[in-house]
Amino acid sequence: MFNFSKKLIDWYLQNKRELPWRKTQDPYRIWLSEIILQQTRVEQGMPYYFKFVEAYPDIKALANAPEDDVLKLWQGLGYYSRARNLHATAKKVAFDFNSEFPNTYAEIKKLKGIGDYTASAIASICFDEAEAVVDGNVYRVLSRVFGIDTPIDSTPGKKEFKALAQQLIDPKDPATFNQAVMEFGATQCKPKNPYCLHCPFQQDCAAYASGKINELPVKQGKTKVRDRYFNYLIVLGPSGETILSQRDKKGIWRGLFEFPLLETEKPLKESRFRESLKNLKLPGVSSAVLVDDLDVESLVALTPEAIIHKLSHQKLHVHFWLLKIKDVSGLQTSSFEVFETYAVPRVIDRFMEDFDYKRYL
DNA sequence: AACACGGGGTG
DNA sequence: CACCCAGTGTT
Repeated sequence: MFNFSKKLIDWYLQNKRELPWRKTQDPYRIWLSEIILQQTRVEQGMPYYFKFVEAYPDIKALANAPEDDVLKLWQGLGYYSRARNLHATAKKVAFDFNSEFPNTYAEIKKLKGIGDYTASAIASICFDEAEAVVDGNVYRVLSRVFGIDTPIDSTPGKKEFKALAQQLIDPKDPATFNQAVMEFGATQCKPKNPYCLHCPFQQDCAAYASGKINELPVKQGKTKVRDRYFNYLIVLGPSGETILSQRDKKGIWRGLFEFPLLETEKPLKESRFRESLKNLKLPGVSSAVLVDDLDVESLVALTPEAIIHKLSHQKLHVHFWLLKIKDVSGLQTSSFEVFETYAVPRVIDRFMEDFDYKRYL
């Protein structure tokens, strides 16, 4: 058997990118970077890493921030439970552990938002613990080089790849080994058009030998996408007041803010919109208020064509409506200026970029 | 074991 | 359009 670890680390030392979190072993910064990079490309996550380090230089600063501020800084990055768990774990470490980040794989993995991958990354990079990381890159590299076609999203597959990585890891330098596999997968052994022609493993690679580079890794999962129809109602009072709500319970965008939402099973014809509003409840000061009870001045369709917003497993058809009313008494309103300081879904943020409520006053 | 959870890049 | 990205938590 060829020396996988040595070849890999040699390649890494020659080809690695300079990344901001590669200059430190500070657990706070490594942890922060790893959470940001979950299911997120380096280029997409980088600006957020800089924003967070600047706003919250240490874990105490993060722990003492209001959750809404953390969400606002996370806005646009997606998978918002990462931000909520990040904040919860910062409080845990700051207040329960006296700001001392746990220093073993087992203890790190107990923290919210940290699974096998992230615990391994932090333990190896910060504390030199020989725990192998297995992320999408590792699956791809190992499945190809060793010709493994066990589905990576199956339980046996996860066990098999973790065991193999654990067997391959260099116990003398686990941090470099782990980062090397991932870097190799990200920039050399890419999903499409990998650079096989000048690959250090060309002579060793099972998939290259059998012409199965494009068949590996094997994934069985099939994510089905469902259609949803969102109608956002921008209620506008005489002085520029509007109504907001914060998403809670389960589902997408938990914790983010939005306008009152009417969701329907099927696309809603514009001609039928007014009557379908009858049962929509708006947050009132004492109790909920029905749209039907308001003194409506006008109703404007702001988006004749639905805005299509795609998530990994949902396709949203989004319309925005403007409902001008003459009297906001009894309603819970806030200003658009305040709204700007809250975290909102990307689709709303994008809409607000070229929507000026003052035009409608 | 299967599914939910965002948003953006790539071919 | 399908697939993927320095995955985790819930059911």
